[in-house]
Amino acid sequence: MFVILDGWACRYKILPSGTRQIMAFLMPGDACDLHIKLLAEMDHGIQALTPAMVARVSQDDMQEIMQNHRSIALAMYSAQLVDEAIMRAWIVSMGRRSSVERLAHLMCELYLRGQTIGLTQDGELAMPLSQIVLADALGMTPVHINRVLKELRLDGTMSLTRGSVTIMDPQKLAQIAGFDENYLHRRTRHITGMIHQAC
Amino acid sequence: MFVILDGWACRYKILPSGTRQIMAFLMPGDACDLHIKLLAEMDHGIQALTPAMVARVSQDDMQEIMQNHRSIALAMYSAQLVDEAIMRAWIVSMGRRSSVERLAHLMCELYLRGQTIGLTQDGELAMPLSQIVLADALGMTPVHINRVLKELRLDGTMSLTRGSVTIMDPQKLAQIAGFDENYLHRRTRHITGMIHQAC
DNA sequence: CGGCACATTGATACCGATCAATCGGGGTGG
DNA sequence: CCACCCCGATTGATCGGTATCAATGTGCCG
Repeated sequence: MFVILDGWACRYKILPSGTRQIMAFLMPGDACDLHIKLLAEMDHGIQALTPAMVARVSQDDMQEIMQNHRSIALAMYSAQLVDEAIMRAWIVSMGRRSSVERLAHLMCELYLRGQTIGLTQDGELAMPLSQIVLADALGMTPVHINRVLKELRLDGTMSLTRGSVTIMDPQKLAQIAGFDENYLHRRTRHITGMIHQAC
Repeated sequence: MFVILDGWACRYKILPSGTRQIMAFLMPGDACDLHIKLLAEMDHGIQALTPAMVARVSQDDMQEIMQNHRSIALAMYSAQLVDEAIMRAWIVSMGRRSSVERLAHLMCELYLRGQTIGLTQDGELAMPLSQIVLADALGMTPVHINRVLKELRLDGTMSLTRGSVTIMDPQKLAQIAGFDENYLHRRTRHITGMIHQAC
């Protein structure tokens, strides 16, 4: 089992046509492949999106931890449940939200996740994702991502630059996205951020 | 925790606009809400799509089972992993597949899942889903679902009637969908069905 | 300085949504 | 028992959002 200590990664799948779909973003603190040993083989790939530092936990250690450290085990189970909730939110986005709404929703998600691990400052999130990567995550073309970003920038909602996003109007962003942070089940309520207030 | 014994259900979410997105289908044998007690509140709804019979397992019993019956616990964990893999496949479908491919892929998934629990016979799956429900699962409109179904029926791939689907050309269906059954991690390989062979 | 990857913008095509109307079947009330 | 009604299925016409194709700009790194 792996834990990301620094940097970003993603789960993805390449289709026969050559297009890529990203199914999840992994940020520092996220774990991959809990219980994966139960399954015969991996049905998708994991790829670093930046230079990354990763901790590896052996199966034996993992087994020992899950059996003898109840609180850690519970934490990992709930992290897993949150990951699932995030996937469900992605399905909702891809199925029923327009491109602007989808992008806004993803930014809300990443901003809040980034906030709980200290990647944000004054409405700015350190997010090293290219427009191409965003396109592959949202099921759109890079060209269209660019146009949507321009739209959001011009109406003063948010702006993306190489390496970071700045949320100019969190309330408007959350409203565009129809964002309800409930599904992230954040326990660290003492960190009260801008979007949090906006909701 | 609940287990579906008979009938179909789904996980879904309703958006502010009133549209519904279905995020998963639950068939006999599927369990919901493993570990759900860890989270404060549910972020989505579960709804029966047919009259259904459901078994309820109390938290105490569940705790006892997970601690003292290792093989059952492992089975539940891998079922959970398969559910996650299915969600990832849905994300790929919604992001990168056309409407025909999406529908074909869902039918492949449901056919194989139905096959392992004995819902199929001679290329026919007992599937009590209306076109409206399919539309809400695939992020399309009922009207368009209808047109896609017509297309698949006319070219001799599959045909849907009230209550069941008939796969006329499994190989073609799998090819349209770009279907790779690997992600379902089916262990019951002794049941070798038509699609299975086609892949 | 040259090359390469990403970002940006414009023109056009097409898939699927939307609006609208009709049909069909099963359940219900008179 | 029949008429009505309502929901789902079907089909047609049109609209709009996003993809596609193409070209240019821009910044970084070798």
